[in-house]
Amino acid sequence: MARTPTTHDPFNAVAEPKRRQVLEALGTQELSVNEIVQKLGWTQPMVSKHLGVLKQVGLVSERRVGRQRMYRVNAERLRPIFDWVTPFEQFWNERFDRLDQVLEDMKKKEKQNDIKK
Amino acid sequence: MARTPTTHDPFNAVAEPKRRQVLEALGTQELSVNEIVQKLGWTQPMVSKHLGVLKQVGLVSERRVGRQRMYRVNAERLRPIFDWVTPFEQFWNERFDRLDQVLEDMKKKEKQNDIKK
DNA sequence: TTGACATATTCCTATATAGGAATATAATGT
DNA sequence: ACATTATATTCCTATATAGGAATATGTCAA
Repeated sequence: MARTPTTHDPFNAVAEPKRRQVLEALGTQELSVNEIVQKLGWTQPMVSKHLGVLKQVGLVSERRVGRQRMYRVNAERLRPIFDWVTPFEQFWNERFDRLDQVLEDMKKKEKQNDIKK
Repeated sequence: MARTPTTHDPFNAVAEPKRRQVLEALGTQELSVNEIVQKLGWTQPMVSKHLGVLKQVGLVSERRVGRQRMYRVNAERLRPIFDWVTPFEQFWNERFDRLDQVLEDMKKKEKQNDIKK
């Protein structure tokens, strides 16, 4: 069996770094293909292909204006990724909490040393 | 050119749904391969292979205890994903803010109607 | 040493890319 | 109708899978 297709879900679509760059380039704006081409400095077919994948997964929406196609991010489709990864944030935050604890303990000991002196 | 290797970064490693399941199965616990096998109901080689990829990317750590190998999640390695996707949260939150605004406006108008009646 | 247990690795194959080059489609203005 | 602009699609190829089956490696216990 082969790998899960890139068009299967946001996780796979976004695994490709260039596809993440496209989403970053778009941000909150609505951009035409050519604007993205200029912004990223890639070939036009390359941009169009990546947009095609992103569109299939629903990560971007397209609006036709004359001969241009305006693309914008469909951020809600990133939510599954956000929701999946967020619980793990707790893990490294816990470490920070412990670190804070350690730092506070150090301060207390310093004060005690000061008193002793 | 082919697709970015699954072992290249956390994004690609986690694109595979089964690999996410392994991380979920582990959670905060430290589990042996067999415990994961039982928990997920997969074949042992399948679990070992996915663990192998996760280990290469640094998403899990391994500790040898007798003939067992205890695996645990290395959550910090998920941070790039968290950091990348989090800014986009703002997008759907903004929408909620707007929705809240709309809902408040509706309430105000309802009150005005009540007064008129 | 031998057997049993725990885990990793190898071999196999169908499949899906990503990128480059060339070309097709579509809309506009004249 | 035609040239031009904007974008999508097709054709090509090297490459990396994921899963199944079989097997190898490593460790303990008697």
